Amino acid sequence: MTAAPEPRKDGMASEEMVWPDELFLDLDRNGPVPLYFQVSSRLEAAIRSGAIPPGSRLENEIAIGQRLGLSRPTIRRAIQELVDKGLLVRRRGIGTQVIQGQVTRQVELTSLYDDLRNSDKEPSTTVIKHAVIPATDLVANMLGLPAGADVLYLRRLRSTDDVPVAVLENYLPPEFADISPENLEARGLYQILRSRGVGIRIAQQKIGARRAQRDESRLLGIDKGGPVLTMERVAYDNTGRAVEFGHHCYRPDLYGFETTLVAK
Amino acid sequence: MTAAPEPRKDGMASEEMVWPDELFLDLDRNGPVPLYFQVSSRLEAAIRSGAIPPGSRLENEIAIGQRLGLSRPTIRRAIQELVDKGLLVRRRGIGTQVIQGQVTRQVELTSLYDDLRNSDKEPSTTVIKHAVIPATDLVANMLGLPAGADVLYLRRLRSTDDVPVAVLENYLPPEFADISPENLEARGLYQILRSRGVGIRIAQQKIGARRAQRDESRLLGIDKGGPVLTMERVAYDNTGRAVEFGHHCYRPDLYGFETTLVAK
DNA sequence: CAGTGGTCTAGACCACCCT
DNA sequence: GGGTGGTCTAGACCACTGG
Repeated sequence: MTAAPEPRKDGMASEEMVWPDELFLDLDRNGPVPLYFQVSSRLEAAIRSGAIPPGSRLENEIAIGQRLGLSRPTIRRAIQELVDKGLLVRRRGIGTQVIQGQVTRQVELTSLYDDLRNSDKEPSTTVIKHAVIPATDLVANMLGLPAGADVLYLRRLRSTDDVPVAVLENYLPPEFADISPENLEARGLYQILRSRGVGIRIAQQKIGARRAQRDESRLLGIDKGGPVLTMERVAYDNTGRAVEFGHHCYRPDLYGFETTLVAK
Repeated sequence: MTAAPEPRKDGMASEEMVWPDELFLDLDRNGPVPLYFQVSSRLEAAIRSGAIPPGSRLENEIAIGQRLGLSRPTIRRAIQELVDKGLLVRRRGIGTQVIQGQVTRQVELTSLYDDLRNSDKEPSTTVIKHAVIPATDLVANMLGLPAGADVLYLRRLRSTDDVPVAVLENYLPPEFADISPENLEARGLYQILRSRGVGIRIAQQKIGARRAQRDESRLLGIDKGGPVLTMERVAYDNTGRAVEFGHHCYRPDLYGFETTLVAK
């Protein structure tokens, strides 16, 4: 780390046009990685490391293209990726600037398991219940199955470093009934689905809060009737077919949801 | 409404290629609205109305372009908009399909005030506190101001149809100290900022839960120590300067957060 | 005025999927 | 092999911003 990129106190954007000397000279034109992605990921790394400081302006798109030997649309797409991530801001007639203020990670479409792994925790799972049951009307509707159809019901306790963090309840179509409890204790659910060729592409979530119910307070080690953070999710695969419905509750002192919103 | 677009029970995607007869013949090439946006919004309306049923396949991009007299990149961008919204799914070598399963609204970068207005409620606001105070270290850090700098502190109670929904606490840079309580009771905060030429472009949010504190339970009309849903937000303007920091708590039985996540 | 991003075009080649 | 989306190019015109 060099000098800390402290925010300016005068409200003006700094306009130095800094470019980390030739950090973009190893583009692979033949490999499978798209050029716009190679550019955007190198650019993102330079911003997150502070090599391109907050508030600084980028060169215009054509100039960057000439510098890298790429066309303007390719550069434009690379920049757009970072605008969507909230790292850059574009203004017509002005230029492109690095955002001021600390940058954080985006909430991606990942499972809790992956979230925890990525934050240096060691997640573990206990399968509390694993059974094929007839779907309630709610579950059947969410999964697009006929009422009363068989579904796989899972109830799991997710912990990090042996501290319980969440109670996870899931419902899956019956074709997944052969997913074993042992498998579920070793890997995340989305990881298992992916290895079976089922890629999750879209999910709809609702986040809320309520009192801990029934045995949730005991499982999570919190006060009886204490607050829990809840998340309900329906996940769809490539074809838009509903693959998983779940409602989960989290210990609010150990887990929360972070998002970056970018206005269109 | 025609026949209800009920989900298929056999797990196969329907592949009829339906096109609402010539719904795209009134493109305005000279107006200020981009062509890709005209296409995507008409397409979105057709999908949400059921005119293009769930699971149906679209024509390929070039054919659509010829039909509308537009180039492939323009069509591609229109389709991409709807993919990002979670309405369409694209697969290489296969085609583009309408998602199966009910579609809901996206969480946009809007204020609670706008959210409530859009859902047919009548929001009202009571300003509980309106004062210029020295910033705590946390607030100064979030807003990028020197420690102890003056900030405008707001505490508001937001209700719909006279039922309290949320307690909102905000901190703004001192240049906004002239925003009057009367103004705040008539309009949303983001609306006021916009009318002063301050457009919010990026916000970072953290969502969590905890027990109601102090007088929050009284203000919200819930049990003492009952659960509340919390949201903390830092909002940045065009230039990436922090414009607003707030932490809010919501009655969990009256409000929640919905999101659609799309994997990249 | 010159410079910037926003949009649009008309091609091209490739990787992937199905049959 | 034929069709699809994924990527890339080399131009063009426009709207907006600043001095």
